[in-house]
Amino acid sequence: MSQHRHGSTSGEAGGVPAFPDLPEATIARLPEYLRALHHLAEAGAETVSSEGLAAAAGVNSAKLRKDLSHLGSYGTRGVGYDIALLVDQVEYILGLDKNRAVCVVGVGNLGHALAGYAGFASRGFRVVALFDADRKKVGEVINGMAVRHIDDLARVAAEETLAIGVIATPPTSAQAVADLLVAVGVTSILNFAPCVLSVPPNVDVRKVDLAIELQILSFHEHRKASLTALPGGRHDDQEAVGS
Amino acid sequence: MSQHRHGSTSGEAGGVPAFPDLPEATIARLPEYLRALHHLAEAGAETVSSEGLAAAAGVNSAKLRKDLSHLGSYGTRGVGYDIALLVDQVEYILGLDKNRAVCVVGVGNLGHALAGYAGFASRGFRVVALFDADRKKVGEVINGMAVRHIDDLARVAAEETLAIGVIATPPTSAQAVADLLVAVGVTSILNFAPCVLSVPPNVDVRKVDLAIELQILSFHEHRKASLTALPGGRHDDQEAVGS
DNA sequence: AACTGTGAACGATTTCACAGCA
DNA sequence: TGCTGTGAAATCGTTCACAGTT
Repeated sequence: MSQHRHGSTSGEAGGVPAFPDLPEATIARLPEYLRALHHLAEAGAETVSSEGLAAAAGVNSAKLRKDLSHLGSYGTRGVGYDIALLVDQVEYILGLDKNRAVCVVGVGNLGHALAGYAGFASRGFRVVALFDADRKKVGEVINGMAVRHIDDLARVAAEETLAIGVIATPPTSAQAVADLLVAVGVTSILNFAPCVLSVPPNVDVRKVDLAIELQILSFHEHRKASLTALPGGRHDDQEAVGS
Repeated sequence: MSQHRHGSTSGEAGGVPAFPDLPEATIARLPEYLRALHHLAEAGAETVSSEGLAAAAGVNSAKLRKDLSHLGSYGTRGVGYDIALLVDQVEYILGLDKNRAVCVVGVGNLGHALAGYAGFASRGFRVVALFDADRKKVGEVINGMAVRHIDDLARVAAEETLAIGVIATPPTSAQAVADLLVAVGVTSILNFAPCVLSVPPNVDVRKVDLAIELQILSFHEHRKASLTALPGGRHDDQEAVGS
């Protein structure tokens, strides 16, 4: 199990393990599979079928099989997947064996919550530093960690490799913070500020915008309301769009 | 060009315009366009080209034009889009003119932050109630609102139509809370608990999982490391594979 | 000339359906 | 028989490139 042959179709340079290049959509689902696998393992299961794992992860089984097939062949026909083996594989692919250091910039409402979020620690991430630009907040201790001034970022980065920077500042400072993070070598950013960041191409940014989530739900509420507002309730299929 | 309304061919009630049925991918981007439009309006602009708006929203202009074309023809060739008009249109489509009531269930770290999140109030959402199952938290006042016991949910729902329920509980209670929300008529749920919820088909659930976001970034860190670690031959990034 | 709106090409993702293995 | 792994088909989303409008 220490080797994953999986000779990706692209005959890359060297005869090395080579990183399988997974579709983005697959990558985004792997963490959910992993959570489901851990859950099953805790419940004492040793193997699981694609059907069972798919149900636990909230997807359909064909999609799950296709996703897992990108990692290699870790299932047994007629039986299912070995849970422990699959957990190892997925954790390896996601790089979760590294216990990556995370810093949070902006200790407002949200940053405060993120600093104390147990879900991070329990999944291979260590929140190692909190920063804020407000000197009144510097020194405040949250979850056993003292808030430092953003000017100390470079110093902290020199002591410890920061793998991921989390931006929880107001949108007006977010770009400046992103620039700082990039300057000290951070190449992955999770942005909670409602704005677009521009960063060099080697830096990955993911954005979480809470208001946008509500707005999307609002759209669906609006849509549902406009359907139920129709006279006769249900009606046969619609759509002959295009004029 | 064609009329400003895509009609579903089925009947419409009263004066309510028919609902265009937009691709999900487009819907998810509309809030970002809206934010960019507000930003431009504050800066004093009256019109904007697809190029300009696309840049402000972080997408390319072809995609933006295609997205907006689904709403109807609100641009002027040779000129661009009228910002005020487009703001109205997008807000209408997203149903943001309704000032929807939101409740937050689970007043831990994260729920606390959500209760005080200014980004909600400023975008057409009112957080009208906070719930928790822990009697020790009931009565605590957050952001001018007293935390109520979850058993009061039905009472509150009877007084005011709750459009959206936000779940910020531990994953072990999330399904039970979802069932409660559904029982009192909530048809849109924003779930922060790391678990899959099952709900009736008329209920929309969106999930935000902070650990998953970090894991996706971790994957990309891993990938980048495995690429830069091989200058031309040997791959050596001192990590033990799985087990 | 500048810019939108949109068919058509392209690419990515999902689903189907079944061959092949335990 | 039961279940995975996977080509092929279907669906969805993006990008191109240009006709059409102001």
